[in-house]
Amino acid sequence: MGEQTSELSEPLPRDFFMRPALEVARDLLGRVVCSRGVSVRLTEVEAYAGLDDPASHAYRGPTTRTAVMFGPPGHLYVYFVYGMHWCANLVCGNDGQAAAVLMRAGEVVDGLDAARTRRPAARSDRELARGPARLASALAFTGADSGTDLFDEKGRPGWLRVFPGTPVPEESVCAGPRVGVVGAAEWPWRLWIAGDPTVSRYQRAAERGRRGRPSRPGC
DNA sequence: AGGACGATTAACT
DNA sequence: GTTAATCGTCCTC
Repeated sequence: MGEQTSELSEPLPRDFFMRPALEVARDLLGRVVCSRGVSVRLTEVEAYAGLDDPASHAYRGPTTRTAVMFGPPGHLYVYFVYGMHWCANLVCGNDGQAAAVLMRAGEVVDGLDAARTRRPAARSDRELARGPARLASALAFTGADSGTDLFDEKGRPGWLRVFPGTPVPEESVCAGPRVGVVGAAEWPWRLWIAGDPTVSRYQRAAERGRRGRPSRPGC
């Protein structure tokens, strides 16, 4: 279940991203992102609606940083945070809507050696892409990659690709509040795969503070 | 021109 | 569980 499996199929087309952020986020779980020799199976994502979403970087209109979000879907939006980390989104929705999905965590399914080199602090392989900045680091994303189009002018995939991977059944999808955001954090737009060991912590902390029992095992 | 803060992580108690 | 690290972005003088 590595690059071989991934590359037996075609990357997801641009149309895949031309839908509402939450829908794309749900459908991105279990997909495999390939960048610079490392493949990551997404296990946790977070949807941002764009202009209408108080938690989105795009909420207050376009800026130099967020310009790519306001462009067409199927592009990479990378931002710098806390003075030291990069995090990466996939732009989706309609052109000008500024919707995006933050890739929060995943399992490295190919290119382990490269990922380990890029993430020397990881104590185990499951920590290689466990968290948005860790995932971006494992895939070697930096600000220079922001604006990257997943497809060329003829619609052919480029160096950054998203493969179908393995579908995640509905009963394995968990949803909860978004992490680290101030506005509209109550929107349950963070989605993850139930019980997956590569899902970031914070999720666990949020669930701990939650009332009642989990609606699904592993959530 | 200046300051507050962030879609986090790693290291430590 | 707590906290330092660290600087681009954005908002306010």
